Amino acid sequence: MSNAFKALSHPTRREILNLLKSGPKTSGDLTEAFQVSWPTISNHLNTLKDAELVNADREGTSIVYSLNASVLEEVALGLFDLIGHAPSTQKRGAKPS
Amino acid sequence: MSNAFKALSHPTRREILNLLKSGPKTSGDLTEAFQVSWPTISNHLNTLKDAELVNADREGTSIVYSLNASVLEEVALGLFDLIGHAPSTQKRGAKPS
DNA sequence: ACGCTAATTAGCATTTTTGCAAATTAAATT
DNA sequence: AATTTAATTTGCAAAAATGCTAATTAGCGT
Repeated sequence: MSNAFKALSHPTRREILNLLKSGPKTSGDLTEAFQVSWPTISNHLNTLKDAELVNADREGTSIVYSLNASVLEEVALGLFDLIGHAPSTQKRGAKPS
Repeated sequence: MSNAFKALSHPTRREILNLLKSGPKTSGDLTEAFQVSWPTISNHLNTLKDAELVNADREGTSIVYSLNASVLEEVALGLFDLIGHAPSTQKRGAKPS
């Protein structure tokens, strides 16, 4: 979790997360949305994966990337904690244990 | 707001924010908590100030740094937006308009 | 096994960030 | 005005991040 902020610090990586908001995508799909090379996007995806901000799942010949909501939520909650008012201790959408 | 994540990407800067959680502090106070030089802390504070994550107020011979809750909250809400469920549209503690 | 498509990894140059020591500024006090 | 305390700014070297091209890996269908 500790490099989540480092992963979030690059505009392209934040934009990737925004694009994944509308659903899982391959690195090829994502590359089309940017003016940088495919390997560069691949590296950014790797950084996001290391930070566990996205999941990577192979589907046949493709690798599909999707948001990892739980880590994103942890990071957001950490920021709320800093200012002393987390939105809610109970995570929305969490299954009751 | 766009370089807030960049500012948050360094561990020392995040720790500074954590220390400011317990109240405003001077760069001298903060320097004691780290193994780096005073100028280095001063630079980190400057980065945090540029990102508007902290406020800097001179009080006589000292400059007192404090958290800027509103920008921290914006950043946290931006992350929640990414995963499709902001904690609450109504900010806690906000005066009714 | 071969080629094709999808994608990553390697190697490298460029840029940015980090962090120090030394110099400088600012306010308060003598 | 000189001194002291608090802190920043400057200049520079070392480390890390970025992004490219070229090379490589992985799965799938001949």
